[in-house]
Amino acid sequence: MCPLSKSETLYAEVVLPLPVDRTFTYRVPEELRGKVEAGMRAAVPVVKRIETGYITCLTPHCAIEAPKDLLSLPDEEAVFSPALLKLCRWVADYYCCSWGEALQCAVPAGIRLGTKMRYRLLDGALEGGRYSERQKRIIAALYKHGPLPQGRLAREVGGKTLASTLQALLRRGVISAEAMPREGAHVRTETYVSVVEDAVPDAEFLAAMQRRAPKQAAFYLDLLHTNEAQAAAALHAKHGTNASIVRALESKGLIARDERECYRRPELAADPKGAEKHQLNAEQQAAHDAITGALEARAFQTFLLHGITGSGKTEVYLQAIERVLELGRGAIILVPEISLTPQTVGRFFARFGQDIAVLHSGLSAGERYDEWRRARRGEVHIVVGARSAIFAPLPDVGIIVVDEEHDHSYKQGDTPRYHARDVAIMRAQMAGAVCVLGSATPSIESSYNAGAGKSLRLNLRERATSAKLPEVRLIDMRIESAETKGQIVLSRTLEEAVLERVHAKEQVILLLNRRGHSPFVLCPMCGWSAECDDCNVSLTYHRAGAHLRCHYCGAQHPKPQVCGKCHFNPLIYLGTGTQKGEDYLMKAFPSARIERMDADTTSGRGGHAKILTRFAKHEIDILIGTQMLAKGHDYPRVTLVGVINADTGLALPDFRAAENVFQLLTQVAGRAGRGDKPGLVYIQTFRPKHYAVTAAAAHDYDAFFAHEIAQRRDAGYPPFRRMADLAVEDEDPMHAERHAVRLHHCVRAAIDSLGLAGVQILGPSPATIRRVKKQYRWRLGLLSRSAKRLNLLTRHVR
DNA sequence: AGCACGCCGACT
DNA sequence: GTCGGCGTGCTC
Repeated sequence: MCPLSKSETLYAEVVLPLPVDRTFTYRVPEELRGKVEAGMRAAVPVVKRIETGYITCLTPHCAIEAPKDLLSLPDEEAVFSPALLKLCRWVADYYCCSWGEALQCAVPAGIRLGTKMRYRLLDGALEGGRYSERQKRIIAALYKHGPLPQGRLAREVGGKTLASTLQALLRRGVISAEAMPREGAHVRTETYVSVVEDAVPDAEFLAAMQRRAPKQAAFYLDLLHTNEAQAAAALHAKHGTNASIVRALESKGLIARDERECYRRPELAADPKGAEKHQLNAEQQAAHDAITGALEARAFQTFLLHGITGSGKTEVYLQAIERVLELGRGAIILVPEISLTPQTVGRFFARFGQDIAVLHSGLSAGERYDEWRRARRGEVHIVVGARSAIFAPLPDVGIIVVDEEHDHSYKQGDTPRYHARDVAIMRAQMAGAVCVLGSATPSIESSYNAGAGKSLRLNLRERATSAKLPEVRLIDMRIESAETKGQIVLSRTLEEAVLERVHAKEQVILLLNRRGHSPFVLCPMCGWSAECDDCNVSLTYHRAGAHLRCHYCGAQHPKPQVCGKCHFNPLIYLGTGTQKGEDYLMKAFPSARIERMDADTTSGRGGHAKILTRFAKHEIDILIGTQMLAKGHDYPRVTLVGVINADTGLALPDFRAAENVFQLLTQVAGRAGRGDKPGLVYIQTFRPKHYAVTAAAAHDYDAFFAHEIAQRRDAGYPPFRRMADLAVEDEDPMHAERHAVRLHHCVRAAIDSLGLAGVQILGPSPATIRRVKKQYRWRLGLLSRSAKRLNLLTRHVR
């Protein structure tokens, strides 16, 4: 870097976390000149606010007339390496957002800076003049409590039109606004104490101290004998003292105190299965050799590790990572949602110990910040985390593993709507690293890419232990429910099988992919059904608390006693969720220990782990729950898996519906028979002939893939064409439709003006769920054979 | 995203 | 005549 001469002014190009994809130039003030570098965060003024910007580069040139100054630099060091800046630039281009938005999502949520506006009543404001009711309430609140932040005012007068009311008062000069920087997570420090060498007293003094202040003396002597600085908290714990001892000794000049930075570490439970290195079988060895070959060549390469459930994919990852560490590089391991798979994380922890940082939503803001900083500083070489860990600031990544690569939690729902698997491949390519996509049920896209030579397929067709894949039997519910006339939870066959396992002291997993008690509450008289006021969906009855709940917006209503239209009672509770399933099981198997696992029973911190640990200790006989049960858990005593509703997913209007059902069935079936005893799986289905169901029952991925890929080809869906989904939302239904139509025109015009023949437009059409959280939703789909053209179009339309 | 500017309907 | 609704445009 060439040093700038002192007289030269320095400017920073800054991007902001706003939907504006360009840089802004700020002047670097004198006092920040020695500290500033590209990749740093900076607090910058934007209109009247303060925003966190990201410095993309420094330059002696300035193209605008009156640049503002950078306000401050919240960190000592850059938060983004040039490589991560570049990766986020790609994310912004590919997923159609600004560079600033992409960078914003790459730093841990807790550290984001913000501005809090604080409002103050100005002197003389109470002179005459008319104020609206809302204005009067704001003035009254400010008069009573002094300056208040916006959040507090919102509570005082209701948030609906707060902003405009405040603007009106600001214009009239009644109140003033000031921007308060709001710091996110910060560095934690710990007090250390040490003996002041020059002031060590003689024996006589110490003897006197032992008589008069025995606790101080013990504390001091301990410190004197260890002969190095100690954490005060540890000494307090040992001696039963508190901070007053430190103050007393400090005032006598005997000890000195200093603050040292420390890390908040999340607790990790090592899984003993991970501790020892396993001998690889032939297939694992072949996969290992292929991966290490690429690692040693330091060449970018993507592998699709297609291994059946229980085939030992994790051991392949572990040994590949060992090699990466030997080569002096780092590793990122993505897992779908860490709280669901504590076992996987536990195995990494057992093998690599303190060389790991974990990053996921279950951590506190402080923990996440500290884990992220340990990675950034190169203090760890391995990062294990959920989706956003793909942006982990490891200096030199040699391998990126995407475990369960088919999982949908890798796709982010809001801006930037990135897919962590695709970002992983791009990051690996930029870093000259290896990317390993692992799954028992690879996504159609990944399988197709392997077939097309974009990645290398590695197969693990056998379970690593002697265990065999379970036998899967289909139960035709059309016959079963005709016999029993009406809705049933368990068919007789499945019920008998469960009973058998309970008697044999074996464990059972039952999948019922719907939470709550009953998904419909109906009036048998007039056909009325309970629906959400704000969403176009039926309300689900929840037994706990006896209320109806909307699964889209979370609204709750008390359980209705009579029909909302004709006041008839009783109402009927149609359909089966996990709560009804649990009730049924408790009646049917009164001696069994039954537990339910769904979003409602696992809400607290470590909620999943609690239930899974008890299941592992066999304190639970039957576990019933939603798809979170299907994730990569390994419980050898599970010999029976039952799928209560296999095909509700097949009815969804989504071109990936069959794929999703096949994946779910295969994954949950894989929970059975992992120990010595063979496993058995029953799938209750109304569509026993559907290829997603039959292929899952036969453990035949290839058959499923062949069928599905043919359908995709015929319909022109991905991976044969690329797809982009444009969404329009508005509270007003007419508005929403009008905007959707306008968007359609806009896209049409763009296609014509850019000469993008061959881009097909689907819609506009109302979204499947026409209204969510008061918003009417419309969709516009774009399909194109060329990803580049599609990208050009979406960027232009934006 | 916020927030100001600017242009049209309902009230003192 | 003004207050205040929301469409349009800009942010160094």
